[in-house]
Amino acid sequence: MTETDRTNSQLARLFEQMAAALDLLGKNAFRVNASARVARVIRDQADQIANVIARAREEDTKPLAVLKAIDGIGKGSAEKIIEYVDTGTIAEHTELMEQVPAGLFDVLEIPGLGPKTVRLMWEQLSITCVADLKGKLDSEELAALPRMGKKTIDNIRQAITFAEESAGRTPLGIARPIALALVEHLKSVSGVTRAEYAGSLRRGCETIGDIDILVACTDPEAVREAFCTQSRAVQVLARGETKCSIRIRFEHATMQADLRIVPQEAFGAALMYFTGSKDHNVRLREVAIGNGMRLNEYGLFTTTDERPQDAGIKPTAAQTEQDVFAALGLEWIPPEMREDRGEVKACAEGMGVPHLITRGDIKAELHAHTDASDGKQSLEELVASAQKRGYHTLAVTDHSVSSVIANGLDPKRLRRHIKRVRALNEKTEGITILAGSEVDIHPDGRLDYDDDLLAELDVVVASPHVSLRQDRAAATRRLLAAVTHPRVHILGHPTGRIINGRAGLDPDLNELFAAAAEHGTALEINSSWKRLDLRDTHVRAAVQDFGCLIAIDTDAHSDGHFENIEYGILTARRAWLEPESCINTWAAGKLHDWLAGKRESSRR
DNA sequence: GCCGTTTTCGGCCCGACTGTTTTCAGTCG
Repeated sequence: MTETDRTNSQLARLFEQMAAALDLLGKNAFRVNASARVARVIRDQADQIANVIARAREEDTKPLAVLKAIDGIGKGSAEKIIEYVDTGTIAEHTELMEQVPAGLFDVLEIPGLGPKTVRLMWEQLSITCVADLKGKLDSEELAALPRMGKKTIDNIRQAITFAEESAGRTPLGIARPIALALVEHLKSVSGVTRAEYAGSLRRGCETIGDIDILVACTDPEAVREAFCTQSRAVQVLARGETKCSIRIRFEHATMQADLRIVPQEAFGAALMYFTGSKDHNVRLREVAIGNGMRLNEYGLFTTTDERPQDAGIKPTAAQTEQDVFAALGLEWIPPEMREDRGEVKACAEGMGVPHLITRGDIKAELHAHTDASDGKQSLEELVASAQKRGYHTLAVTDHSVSSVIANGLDPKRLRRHIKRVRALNEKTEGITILAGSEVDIHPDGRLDYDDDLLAELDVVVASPHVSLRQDRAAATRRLLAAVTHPRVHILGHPTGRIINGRAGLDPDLNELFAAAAEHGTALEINSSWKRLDLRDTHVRAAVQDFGCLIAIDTDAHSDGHFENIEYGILTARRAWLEPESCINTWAAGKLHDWLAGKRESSRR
C-alpha cells in the first residue's frame, strides 16, 4: 500500500476494515459494498479529507454537506469521516474490531477463501489467523466442514504458499511485458483471430493484480491448451470452456493470468466488460437498465430478460466498443478513464470526453541523464536516442553536486558540461539540445547550485532525492521553495515515492498546486514505472482545479528508458490530461519561449 | 449504506468456474 496521502490512506483503511468485518459478520452485502466504495472514493481524493473539512469550516459551510456531495459518500459515512478527523477514531470501527479477530482479515485475503468460508472456520473451528488455518489443514475437523473436500483443502494450501511468496500487486512496468509476451504467444496459435490484454493493465493502473487476456478464435481447445501448458505456467487454477486461469512465472515475477475466449462478433462487448473497473461497469449497466436494456459481456440487448444470449436473442451492439457505447447513447470512453471517477456521468450529461494526450503528442524530453553523472549513455548517444524518437528538443539534465552516489556534477564540472552541450548543439541539425540540470532540493528548500550558476542553465528540473520522510509541514515548505524559485522550470518527481517501495513526501497539495500555477512552474509526471510521480489523481487535481502545467519526462538513464514514456502517458490519460497542458507537446518555438520567458521574468 | 428526469422506499450488475453436490453455494472479477 502506498501511503502518500497518509490521512486519506488511514481513513480508507478503516472503511476497508469495516467492510471486511461486516462481511465476516454476515451483514447486508450492499452495506458491505457501500463501505468498500467509500474507502475507494477516499483513496481517489487528491486533496486531504481533513483539509476539505477544515476549509468548509473556515468558509462557514457544513462539512457534512461538502462530504455528501462526493459521489458514494452518504450521510452515515460523512458523519464517520468527520468523527475520524475530529477524534482520530470511528466508534463503529472500534466496535467491529472488538467483534472480529484481527488475524481473520489475513485469512480473508487468501485467494479462494471468501467471507462465508472464513466465518464458518472461525465459528466452527476457532480459526482466527492464517497460522491457525495452516495448523488445521490436515485435520479431520476441517475436512468435516460442509463443502470442504480434498481439492478445496489442497487449493487453500497452495493459495497460502502463493500468498506467502507473492509481493502483492505487480508494478505496471513488470506486468506489461509479461502480458505482451502472452498476447504474442496466443496470437501464434492457429485459428486465433484476435488477442488483446484488458483489465487494469489496459486501464494503465500503476500496479496490476492479474493479467486478463481476451482471445477470439476458431479452435478454442488449441488456445486453452497453448495457454495452460506454456512453459512459463507454473500452475493451472481453472480450465473451463471459456475461462482459464494460471499462475505464470516470468523472470522474477509470479502473477496470475486469466484467459477468456470470447466470440469474434462480441469482442467489443467483452473487451469493455473485462477492461472497465468493477464500478465503471456497474455504472454502464445502470445506463443500460435506465434505457430498458441489458449489458453483459455478450453485448447490449434490448431486453431486461436474464441471459438473453442463451435465448437466441441477438444483441443490438457487440462487435466493437464504439458500437456498444454508441448504442448506450455515450461517446467512446478511453480505457484509462474507466474507473468510475465521474466519466460515465460526464459523458451522459453531454460534457463530452476530453481529447486525451497520446504518445505521438510528445515532442520533447526535458529530463534525461548522461554518463557525466549516473546515466549509461554518452552525451552523443543520448542525443541520438532523442532524435530517433523524432523529438525537436532534448534537455540534458545530469545530477547536481549533492547527489554523490549519482556522481553529481560540482559547479566546475557543470560549467564544462554546459559548454560541451552548447558545442554539440551548434553542430547538430534537427534537434535543439538544451543545457540543464536535475538540481537537488535540500531538505530545507535550498537548491544545490547558487542562483548565478542556475542562471547559466536553459532548463532547471528541481527534485527531492533525500529526506523523503519529512513531516507534511516541512515537505510543503521544501517543495514550495522550489516551485516558487524564479529559476526553476520543472518540479521533478515531486513526492519522491517509489511504488511498492516508499511512500515519499506528503505535502499539502493544494498549496503546492496553487503556487506552481501562480509561478508557472511545471509539475513532472516521472514516467519511470517505479515512480509514476506525480500520480494520476494528483495530476488531475493539479490541472483541473488549479490550471497547472505538466511535464511528462522519462528521467532516462539509458536508451531503453525512453520507452517508459508509455507509462507516463498512461498516467496522464488516467488524469484526463489534454495535450495543451503538457509542455512536452508544445511546438519548439512555444516551448523555447516558455523556458526563456521564465528566465526573463526572473531577472526583473 | 447509498441513491433518485420513473423512486425518499425499495431497489442495488452479471456471468463463469470449481467443488461438492443430486441442483447449487461460494468465490471471483
